Amino acid sequence: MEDSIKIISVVGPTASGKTKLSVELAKRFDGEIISADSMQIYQGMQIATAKPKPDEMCGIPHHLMGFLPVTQTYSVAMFVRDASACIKDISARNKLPFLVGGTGLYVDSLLNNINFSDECRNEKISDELKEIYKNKGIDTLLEMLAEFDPESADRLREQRNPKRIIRAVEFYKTTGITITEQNRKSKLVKSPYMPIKIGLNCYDRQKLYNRINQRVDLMIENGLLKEAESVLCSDLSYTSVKAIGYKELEPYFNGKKSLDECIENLKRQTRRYAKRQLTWFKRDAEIQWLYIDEYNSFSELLNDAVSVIERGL
RNA sequence: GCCUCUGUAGCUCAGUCGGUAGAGCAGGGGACUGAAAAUCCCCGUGUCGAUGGUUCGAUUCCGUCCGGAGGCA
Repeated sequence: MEDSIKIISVVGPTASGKTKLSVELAKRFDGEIISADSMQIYQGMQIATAKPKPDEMCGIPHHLMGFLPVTQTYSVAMFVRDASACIKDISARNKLPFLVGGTGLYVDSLLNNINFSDECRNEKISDELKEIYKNKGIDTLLEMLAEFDPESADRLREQRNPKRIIRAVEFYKTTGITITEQNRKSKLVKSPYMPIKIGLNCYDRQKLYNRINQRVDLMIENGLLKEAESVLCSDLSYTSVKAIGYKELEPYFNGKKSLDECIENLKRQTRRYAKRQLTWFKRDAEIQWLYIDEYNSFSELLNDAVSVIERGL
């Protein structure tokens, strides 16, 4: 516990104001920001990912943001590796690391020090399993899994989520150990971090949705269409294609749907995303929630966030 | 003014040969260990436009009225 590393995490759904809050907090506490966002990592995805502009960063260093070409894939494992290195570096310079972002899996994997073993992806096997899924269905995959890992087969049977089942089989076929065993092993090393977790939320869901809708309109005003045109014609990796904000506009560029329809869909996808983010973060009892619609001004919100941190430090 | 069609969930619409109703979308809840802005699971009561009549019983049939759409003069 003596040498555990203090780290502030700021999480919450998209459009809840994480960026602004974290920059102000970093100013007060002499911090640097590490983005925990699976899409802000990419170059050229500025507007759709709501990446802060240089003037919004107010001189606070932002790490893991816009460093990867959209042709490259990325993963939690790489994030944990990269973010750990950032934290080490920031702490060594006696600055306070702020982990800020909406990708719950990234945040939790890092803070819980999940250990991802090397050499465990095998796209060839994964593709073969996808074929089996397509041709023979999900039950065949579940039977395969049950042969060597009945525990995870039982766990995965109910939801019938093909992606997870394929991954579980792929993992075993690649490494010779079951995903159940790997998950157990991944948690053996105690986390070196002592996080203070701040979550942003909105009592009134509709208000959050209004913010999302408005922000999408603003993105369009700020040139999202132009950005989308250039992003859509690049050779996107299978991680970067998933970004919300470009694929939703494709039917407009193809002339298949009107711009308004596409924008409505983009808003809806973003709202759903926000809801999923909240579902993820809500189960973490350590998060201290601040409700943005409870404050009359940003400075009141900031003050509360500051005192949450002061109490924890 | 006359004729026809139409009024059912927040929206678009099914349906009930008379026994008070169900899909899609929207929305809500949940799961989550290498693609996570991903992937997946669960959730449908609403004066069936209003009002009279027929009937044991009407959202359903009939009359009238009020919305909406179209057609004819």
